[in-house]
Amino acid sequence: MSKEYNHKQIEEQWQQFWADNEIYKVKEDTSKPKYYVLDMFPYPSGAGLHVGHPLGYIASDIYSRYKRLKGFNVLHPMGYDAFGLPAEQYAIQTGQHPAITTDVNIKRYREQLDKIGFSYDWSREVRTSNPDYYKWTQWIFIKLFHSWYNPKTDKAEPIETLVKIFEKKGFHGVDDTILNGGIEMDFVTFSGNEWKQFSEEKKQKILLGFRLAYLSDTYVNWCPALGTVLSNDEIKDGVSERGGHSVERKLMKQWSLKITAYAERLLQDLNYLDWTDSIKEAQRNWIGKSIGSSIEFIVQNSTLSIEVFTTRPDTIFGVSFIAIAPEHEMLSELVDPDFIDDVAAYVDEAKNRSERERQADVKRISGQFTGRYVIHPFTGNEIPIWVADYVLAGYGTGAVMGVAAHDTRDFAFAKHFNLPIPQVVKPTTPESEVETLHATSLQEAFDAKDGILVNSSFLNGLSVKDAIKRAIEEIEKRGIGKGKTNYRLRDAIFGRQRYWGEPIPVYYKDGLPYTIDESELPLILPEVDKYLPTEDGEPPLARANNWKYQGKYEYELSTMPGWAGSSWYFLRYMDNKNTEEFVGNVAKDYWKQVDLYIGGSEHATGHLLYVRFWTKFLYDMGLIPMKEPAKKLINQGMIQGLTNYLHTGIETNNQFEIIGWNDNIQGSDNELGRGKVKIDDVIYEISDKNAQWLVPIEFTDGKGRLYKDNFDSFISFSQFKTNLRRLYGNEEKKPDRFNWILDGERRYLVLKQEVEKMSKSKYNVVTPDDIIEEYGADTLRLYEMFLGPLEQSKPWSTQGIEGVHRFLKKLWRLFYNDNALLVNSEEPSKQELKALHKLIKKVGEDIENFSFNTSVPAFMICVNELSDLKCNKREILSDLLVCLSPYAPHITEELWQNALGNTCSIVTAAFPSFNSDYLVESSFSYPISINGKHRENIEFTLEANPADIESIVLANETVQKWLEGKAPKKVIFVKGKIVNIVV
RNA sequence: GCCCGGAUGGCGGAAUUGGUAGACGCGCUGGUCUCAAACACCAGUGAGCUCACCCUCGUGCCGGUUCGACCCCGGCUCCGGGUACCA
Repeated sequence: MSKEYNHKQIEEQWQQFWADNEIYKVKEDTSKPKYYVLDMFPYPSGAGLHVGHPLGYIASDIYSRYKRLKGFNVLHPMGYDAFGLPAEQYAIQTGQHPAITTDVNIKRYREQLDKIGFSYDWSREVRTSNPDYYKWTQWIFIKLFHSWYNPKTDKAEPIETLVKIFEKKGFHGVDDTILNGGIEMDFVTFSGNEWKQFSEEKKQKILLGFRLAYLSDTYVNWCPALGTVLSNDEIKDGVSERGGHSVERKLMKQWSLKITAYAERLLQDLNYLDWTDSIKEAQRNWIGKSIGSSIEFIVQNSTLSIEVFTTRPDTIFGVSFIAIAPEHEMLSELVDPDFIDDVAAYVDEAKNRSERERQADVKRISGQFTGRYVIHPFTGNEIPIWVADYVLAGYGTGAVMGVAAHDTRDFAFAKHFNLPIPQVVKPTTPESEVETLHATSLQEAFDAKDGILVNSSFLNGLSVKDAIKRAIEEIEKRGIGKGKTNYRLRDAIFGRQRYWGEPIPVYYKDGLPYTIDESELPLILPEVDKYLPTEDGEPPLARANNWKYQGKYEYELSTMPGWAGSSWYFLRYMDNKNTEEFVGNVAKDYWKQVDLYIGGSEHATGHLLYVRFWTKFLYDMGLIPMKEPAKKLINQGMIQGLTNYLHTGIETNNQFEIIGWNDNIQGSDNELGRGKVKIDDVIYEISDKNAQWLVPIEFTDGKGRLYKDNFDSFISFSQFKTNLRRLYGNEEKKPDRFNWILDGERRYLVLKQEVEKMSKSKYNVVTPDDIIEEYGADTLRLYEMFLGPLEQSKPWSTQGIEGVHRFLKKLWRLFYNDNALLVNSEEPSKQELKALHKLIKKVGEDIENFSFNTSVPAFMICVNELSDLKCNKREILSDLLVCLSPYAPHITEELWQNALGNTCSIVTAAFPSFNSDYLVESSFSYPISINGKHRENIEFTLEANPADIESIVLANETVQKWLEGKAPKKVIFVKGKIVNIVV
């Protein structure tokens, strides 16, 4: 039994042991309380895991192991979100089937995950690209298709209940609907009898508009480079999140899911979730509820009217123009003949401006007068109608009433086009400069809701709040509008014109979509010769040979988006082998919802909203017993990478001229030749994050690279910190990247470090494998926790990892010394028990509070104390190992079984119970403060009488000195805390 | 612009939530062991001063509440993240 701490051998051995003995396998077991810990679904990318990924996994693993030790039956599964764009892009480039790429990537992920020693029950693994899995994704889609949202019962119902309503009462327009998202549909009204007379085709067309999964013409985010549409949350900064390609607006027939029907419930139920405030806030903003009113404006000399939505109906008397979106459906009807050309030109221009240009250019004001007017419903005045691209077609009614004085954008628009800016709200703030009602003097719009209405007929003198109420009353009384709530949330576009996704289980008959029968699921993704669109621009599935329903009907050719499979995966883990149901009753009634969900905040408005939506839908259908997927949610911070930027250059005329880079400097991304450097080629342990250095070229290898060896000599050469000061004059001032003052005629290399997201393209990726190779998984696990609070983002640095590794070696030495086993069965001393129970208390509290970082020092302190006490006692060490085992499962398992001689796994142990008796102190060393400043410490028993303490403290030499003979004004005594003397 | 976070030694970060600021680790300095290294161990390490004592200053800045403030309140500055013509 040779015994040195050999992390490699130990970790491999126990990982094998756990796997062989299925230690982490869980079953539904009603004799124990359940606990469900879920990690966010990883997409298995080709790059593998970097050190940032496991941060959350380690935390959840610690929590799972802890809960298990506490007697819970813990479900802790892992799987793969295996459909997705990168594998398909790779397939397009190489011709390799995305399934193969995905498989290879998953293997690599699995190897990496295994090496970290996670306690996943791998028998429950799911892959969204597996037909056994996507069969049920398709099944849920079919359920969505055959459902509608009943606003009366406020839940989803089978479409048959809608048909019954139509048969009985017909349909009477918008009042009956819950259509409130980006998709507005025109429905004719009809009676029950008329409905019965309608042809099947007409009935289906009408029903389609009400289904939760529906097909409609809608403006979508079309990404030409990816050849697909994208949903709003897949676009960041106006470009595609994957790949950064430009996106344009396009009208297309698309599958959508009616998430907007759930807007209010998604919003309200946030209040009952134990999620971080930032995520809840992000969801609230994304849902974007605003309460206001619709108002109808009659178009002069016509039967048309324009409906607007406003949150400020109180400002109705301040309307000086109406602005409608370029895509507004009524536009063509209401343009004055003299203006047709101008309007057409404007609309054309506005439509062709890409989404990105629009966003990059929000300050540009543009618009076009239509030549027509509406009549103000209260004053009868003429109000001009404009087309303006600051009005969004998809929000509200696609038209706004322009209240120039009280809305920033309306104000800017009015100013630009010299429209009147009538003021109707007077600020209540006394020192206001906006006293005057002359519009020309207004410098900016007064948007605030604290003010008094003026120039507004029956609203005069009312506060904004009261005026809003009053205005809605009046608007409703006159039948020109009504109080209305709008949501920013849009329906989710559900089709992707791509290959690598779940086929939508729909075929077309007479141009109408029908779902295939549930018994025919799964609809298998067919093979295709190429993963590209066809020549006529059809999605890749059009390439599949003889792929027709019943040999004659066309299948839907688009596939589901990446988030389809991830919207319900937490359910499948409960019962992943079930071939009869998406999840069986026993499993779902036992596991219910996720108790703890750990993942990145980047999913705040995408995945986390969709999974809540699907959960609510499945609940409405009576298919699952819970309304929310996850009770508690924690976001782990991002571990960023340090990127080294290198520039070679030469000084000419006091300018630093970049003369180029070489093949190790990748991806120049601007004209100045900013390049990125492969991280292994240069030193990266540089402590000053913001520092930039000029490195004489002789320290490089002649190819622009600065190696470790040379870096050391460079540092001793230049004493770079002094150098830095000399170059900038003053180190407080951070220079711009290219603004250099150089001396001499030498060639230099500029090195700069930046903290950025870890990514392959930035050459700043650190993988867990390297760390595990050198220090072991236990060290990695402890170190990732030791880095700081879980939620905080931080750059990866290995500074300090040695300390954690040393701690494990020190722990080892409590058990072994030069191959000799030191463990004995002596009775523990009071001090030893105290050290142990301090730890038990701390670790338990820390884990319950998800404060994993603070446990690590507690372990260190405990081991330090036990080392100082030369404690090798079984009773103490045994509990210590169990406490530590969630963090460092391998070393503790090794010592548990081989040093302590246990025959069962430490995983099956029980977390030691904390006994406060061991921590009871009989005395306390009171800090003695004079005027709040700590001056002295005096030890007293805790039972000591405050009066006695006071007299002893006042007699103390140090205290006497500070009193300078004066009597203290006041003495504050807090038992067990402090004594403060006020002089 | 708006919405969330955050700011503590040379570095990562602690501080029982109003009670001894800087735990623990890294780094650094000195020492022990060694032929030497590695490992390990011991001591010191916020800044300043007339440097082991003493004292002064010290948790981004300004002000307030309090016997007492990293913590609470008011007003800023900077950094990170999210989001944006949403009427």
